[in-house]
Amino acid sequence: MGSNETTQRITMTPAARRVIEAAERLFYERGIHAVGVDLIAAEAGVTKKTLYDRFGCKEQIVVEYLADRDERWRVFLADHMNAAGPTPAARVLAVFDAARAWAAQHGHKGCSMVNAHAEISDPAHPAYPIITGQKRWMLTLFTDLAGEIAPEQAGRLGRALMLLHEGALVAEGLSIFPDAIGQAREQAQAVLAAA
Amino acid sequence: MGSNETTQRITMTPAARRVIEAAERLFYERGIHAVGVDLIAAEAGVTKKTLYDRFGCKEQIVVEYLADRDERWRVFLADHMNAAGPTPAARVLAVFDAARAWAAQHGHKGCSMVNAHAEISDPAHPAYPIITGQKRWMLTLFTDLAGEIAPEQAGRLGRALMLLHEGALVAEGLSIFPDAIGQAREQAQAVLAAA
DNA sequence: CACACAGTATACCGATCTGTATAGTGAAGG
DNA sequence: CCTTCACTATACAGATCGGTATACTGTGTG
Repeated sequence: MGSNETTQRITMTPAARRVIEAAERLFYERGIHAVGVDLIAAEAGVTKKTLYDRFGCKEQIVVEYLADRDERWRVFLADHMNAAGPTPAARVLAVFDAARAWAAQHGHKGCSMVNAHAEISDPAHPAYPIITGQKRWMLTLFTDLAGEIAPEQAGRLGRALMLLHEGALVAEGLSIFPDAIGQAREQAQAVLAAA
Repeated sequence: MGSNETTQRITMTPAARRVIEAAERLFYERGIHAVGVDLIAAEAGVTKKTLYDRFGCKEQIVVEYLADRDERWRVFLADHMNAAGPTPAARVLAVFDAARAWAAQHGHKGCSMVNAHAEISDPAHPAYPIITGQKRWMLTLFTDLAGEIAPEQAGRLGRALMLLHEGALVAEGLSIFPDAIGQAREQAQAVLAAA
């Protein structure tokens, strides 16, 4: 649950966890191609031998990095939505609140999926379905919530919320204006009120 | 006009132009760090000596790549906006039409500025002001147009249009749903109508 | 006890990376 | 005529890349 079923995963030993944690920090901050496996191993306090015993290749570290982020984001989001109660409008706004809290915790460099996509050209890359899978999942989430508010406009409303959300992550990452996610939340509220 | 004034530019000889053209294609498709200067030189039909005589270092190629894209986008956008006439609402919609036409011409991998930002960690990087400069310029454009429609809401409307626009580029790049830019255009129309 | 297994430490491989050096060509311009 | 300059061709340097090899340690379990 959370990660794509067709994606191959690895055994999560303690050393493997430290590798993922180091990779998440480094990949997100500096980019995937800019970070070498030697650095990841050093930052994780793990030898390259161990790293390759667990992951096999760098590509797999990227896969685990994205799958782990995706998984943690969905748990994080579920917590925020549950705390917001059953009202669909409140749950929509909770998504934006979750995004803001997530950015505060994990850094303001935009969406790791979008950033990874910028560096991955091949659609056959094993990380590809994780990236597109998360985005499609988010669209479904928005569309389902929109359907509880205005069933006959679910598609249009869901896509509008998705556009605002993605735009907010980019604007927040590039610091185009202050509190971009909060601004998007306001706009989402207006869109729902109009429907 | 178009590019940042503080950014250092190079002499555009024919060989330099071919380098930029090759770099634009390769950087956008595969990412900046994934593309080496040897490949750029080969694709441009230029020796590495010439490449380094013109640009000095790879970083400068990145700068010219982004500055050139920015410049060409602004011209492209100006053409579309002028063709749309003087009505501010029509000019706003023309931005989305221009974005759609641009994507059709240049490929659907999202915004090159956003993608470049994913690979550039250091804010002191010479390409940084080009990236943020373009986004701030776009926000000003939207805000100014919004000011002609509803002066007292210019800020909020401008930011809303910006969010929709950035979201559209991401959604288009990741193919989350068909014609994301067109959907954003519709949403922009609704936002303007409500104001 | 023996064995599997997660781990350390270190050295190495071939490829590729950014960037430089050397030598020479062809054309424009005072 | 001779300098300047944009360019080709090729070879190379030093670093770093992803990935492998060898040898060993500690620990828990059948």
